[in-house]
Amino acid sequence: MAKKNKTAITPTREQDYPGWYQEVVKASDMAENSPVRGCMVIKPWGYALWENIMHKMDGMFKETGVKNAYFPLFIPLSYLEKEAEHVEGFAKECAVVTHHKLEKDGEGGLKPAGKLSEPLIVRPTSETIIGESMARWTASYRDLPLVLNQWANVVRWEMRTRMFLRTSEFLWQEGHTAHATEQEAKERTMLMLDVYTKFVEEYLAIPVIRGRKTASERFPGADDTTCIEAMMQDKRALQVGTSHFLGQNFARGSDIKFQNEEGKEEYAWTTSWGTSTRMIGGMIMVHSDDDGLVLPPRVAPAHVVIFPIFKKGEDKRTVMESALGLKDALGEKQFHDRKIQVEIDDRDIGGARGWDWVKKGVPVRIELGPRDIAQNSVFMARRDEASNKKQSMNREEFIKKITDILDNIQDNLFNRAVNFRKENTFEIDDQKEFYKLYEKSRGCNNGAFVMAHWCGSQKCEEKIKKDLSVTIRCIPFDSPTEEGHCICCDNSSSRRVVFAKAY
RNA sequence: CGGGAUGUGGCUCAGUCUGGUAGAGCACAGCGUUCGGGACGCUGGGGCCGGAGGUUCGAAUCCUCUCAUCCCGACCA
Repeated sequence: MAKKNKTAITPTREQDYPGWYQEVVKASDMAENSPVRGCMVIKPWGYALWENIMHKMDGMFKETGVKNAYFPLFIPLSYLEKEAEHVEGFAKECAVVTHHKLEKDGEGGLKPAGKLSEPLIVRPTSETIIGESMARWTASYRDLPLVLNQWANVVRWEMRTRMFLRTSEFLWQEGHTAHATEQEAKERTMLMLDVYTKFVEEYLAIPVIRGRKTASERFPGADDTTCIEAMMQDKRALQVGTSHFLGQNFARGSDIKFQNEEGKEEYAWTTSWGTSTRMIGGMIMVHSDDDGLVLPPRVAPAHVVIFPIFKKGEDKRTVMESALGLKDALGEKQFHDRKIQVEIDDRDIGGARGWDWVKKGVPVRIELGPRDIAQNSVFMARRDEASNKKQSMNREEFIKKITDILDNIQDNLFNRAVNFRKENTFEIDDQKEFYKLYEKSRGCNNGAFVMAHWCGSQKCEEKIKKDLSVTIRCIPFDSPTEEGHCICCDNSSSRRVVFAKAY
């Protein structure tokens, strides 16, 4: 039979970007929707990816002196009230636990019973409960800094959810630190943003813009929120990670005090920083194509998949032996932090087998049949190239070059993303042009990143958001000082900021 | 919380208007032929039609209530 579709994924990105995204997640076997509204089941292929992310990031954190700990899932309601802006930001999306048991309702079902004297909320983030511990642990400047992190799940009762990008429950890491000086806390905020930048660019192959959030986009309760922002293939922005300088706001709320060297009591300076499974959503939207997921080799759950090919029964043993031998030889090789990971798929399902792994995004696919074995070669396809482009390679040469090939794929994905962003980032100074660009955007085309001048007033920011659903993603650290006029009100401005539609 | 829609096998849906033995495609299992770009044939397993009540000799189909989900809006680090 002729192939039914030109692409493995329908709809394509061009036809229906959100639909494409959902299909890629499903077709790659990473995750699926669960019976619980807004929550997802992360399947082994998706979770292995998360494990790789966790493992690498955790190591990078620890190199900077971070210690892991674990704090409760439940937070007393009164804790949330300790920081005024914090309440404001999270109250609308909290799951609340009000009872501690169930009893028979007399109609064959169960009903909640045992009302709690104080309701508990399921953590939407842990500043307040960790602050409570920090307050008890901190008596002297000698107890500082506290540099903690936890890998956990959090719940934010979202109205509208999309797998990995926004779910009611999600997995993340949240770092929380307390310092004796403002300077040190600010340095930690930037240090962690550096770690995030390095991880996201080098491992997920996603180029990011580093910058500062405007007051209205700041974390509730923070003095300063820094972030890394990336462009998706529909030209919308996704915040991939954030790091907050919390000043003394939470220290006051949670009473984190210490005696300084002069014996005087002071409030500590705190930070918090986080990345979540949302990064996976970003990785999908940056690299994947109309044939499905494309995994950057440095985080891929498997680097290579081997398809043994045999027609007759007697071929099977030789081919399988050869495939296992190849797997072992590759498995000896070191690719950065890990050994090369190889899957062998010997399912007898014809051509569908190859497409399965294209959709799963494995960087390198190898077809290995009697012909290749006779010539001591392998037939290789790369996921970053057209799916029908395959090349025969000498087997030993392939083994020797596999790490180079994987590095090359990794670089290629990153460079491609950099170029895409470059092609879709514009400096605009004319308001009409700015409006025209975003007004005509729809579907896969959500405009662009626009570097434009902004006077700094919240009014202008709000007007643009209201008119165009376009927000200031960040004030980039590296944007040079230059004279210009606000894209909205024409008042003078000294630097450009990044405008985009956001996820 | 407003507006609109939909609940039938694992998935996508037909059947409902006009009540009469629960269907198709895909997926799954077995056998055979295939196999280096999404194979084909035959056979087979699987559903008290979201739930409760009502009308009727008879309800997936008509009526009432209820639950759930999806879309649009509002909301959203």
